[in-house]
Amino acid sequence: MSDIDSAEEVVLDPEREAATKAQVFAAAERLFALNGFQNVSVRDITAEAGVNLASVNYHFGSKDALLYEIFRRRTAEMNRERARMLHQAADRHGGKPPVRDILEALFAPPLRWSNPAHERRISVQFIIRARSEGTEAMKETLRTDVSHLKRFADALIAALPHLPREDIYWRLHFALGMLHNNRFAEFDRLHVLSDGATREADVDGLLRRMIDFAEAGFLA
Amino acid sequence: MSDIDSAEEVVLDPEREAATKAQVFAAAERLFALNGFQNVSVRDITAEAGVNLASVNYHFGSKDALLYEIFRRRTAEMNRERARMLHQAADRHGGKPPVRDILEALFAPPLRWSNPAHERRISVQFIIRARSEGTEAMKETLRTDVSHLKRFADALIAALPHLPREDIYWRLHFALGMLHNNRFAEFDRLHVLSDGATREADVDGLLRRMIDFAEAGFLA
DNA sequence: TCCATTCTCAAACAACCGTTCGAGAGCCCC
DNA sequence: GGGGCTCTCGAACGGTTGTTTGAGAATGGA
Repeated sequence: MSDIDSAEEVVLDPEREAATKAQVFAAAERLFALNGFQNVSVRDITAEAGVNLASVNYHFGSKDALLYEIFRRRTAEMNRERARMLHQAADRHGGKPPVRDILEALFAPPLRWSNPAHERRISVQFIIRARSEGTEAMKETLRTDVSHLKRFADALIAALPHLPREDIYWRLHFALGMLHNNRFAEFDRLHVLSDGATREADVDGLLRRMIDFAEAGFLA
Repeated sequence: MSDIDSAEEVVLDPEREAATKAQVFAAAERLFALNGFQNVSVRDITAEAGVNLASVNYHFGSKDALLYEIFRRRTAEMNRERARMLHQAADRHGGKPPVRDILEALFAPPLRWSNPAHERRISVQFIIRARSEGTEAMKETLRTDVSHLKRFADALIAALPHLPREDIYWRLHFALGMLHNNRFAEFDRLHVLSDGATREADVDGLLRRMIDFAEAGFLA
């Protein structure tokens, strides 16, 4: 093939085979995060990615399998980052971090990644959507794969030895509720409610507010 | 038409005209609450209600209009009950109820209605779903119609005069997050996490736990 | 009794969905 | 240079979706 032809139309380079799959993955994550799972068709994804319609089924098997692969990869990354911060907090405090540091390890990764300037902003939106709109397979995973949450529950039990375990689990549930409710629509409501007095959410300020509230709840 | 024929097949009584609309409404609410908004077709609804397929469009205009009417009626009922409890709390405390009573007025109606024995259990599930899976029209309503929340914000401002209003709004946002996260799937996760040690949720115990946690957060 | 209104019903419509198929292009290795 | 493998592409398939249509039954008032 001559140079002239290759200049007119993109030819397949060695990376292209993997490139198509990666482009489908990225386009799907972006569209799902923005418009919801049910409102995005396979045709939307392939059009956005600039690839053929059959690519989704060829590379991922099915639309649901593609959704699940995005979900699994992104939640794994999030859990890894949380575990890393919890581990660092344990190192700082001789293996027994206080409630405040545990909550920071739980809240900070999703909040920091939600920053408009952060590249993983889309991934956080995707994960949030998966919690409510996800396939039954996703919800089943969220329901039964709690090993990563167990680390946080154990750390809280060590930090609050006087508190019954049942209380710890419930309060962890409440803290996660505070976090998962942070959608964009809810921020708008807050803005309307305060007649515009509430600033646009800077994530570090929000993180501090959430930790303050949840810490008091755990120490009650 | 003879008596024999009318015994074989149900004839139209005077109430029947309204009955069809009510049956569609009830069947739609039940199916949407159980299976999600996108996973229920008009055919599912009319089959469950035992009416003709065209009934939905005839009585409600469209599927989305039916959804929105259920949403509007149920949220209005919920808001009314919350306002009633807040009003009662104000009467008990000379017009200035403490944080604890305000939180109870906010949490108790949806929690009590979630009780398996309560007839409005389905309605609560529907409302919860509307918050995440709802039409854009529903979310717009949730976003802009905050008049009912303003009553609670004002009561909290009166109860916590030393706290900046911006903090009040944020902490109200957190408290609502705790509440809205109470889905059935999340309860399952809690159960798995605690190795079955956590009892089945009795709503009064859960209500007390939530108020304890949120009250401490507000008083922090 | 007759007309107008309201409602039900079976059938069809057009659009969109996820998935599959067969042909063919490009590539590597023998 | 030829066979095998991977991947892309346009086209089509079967199914489901929300909505519309036109005819007919039942009802209430004149």
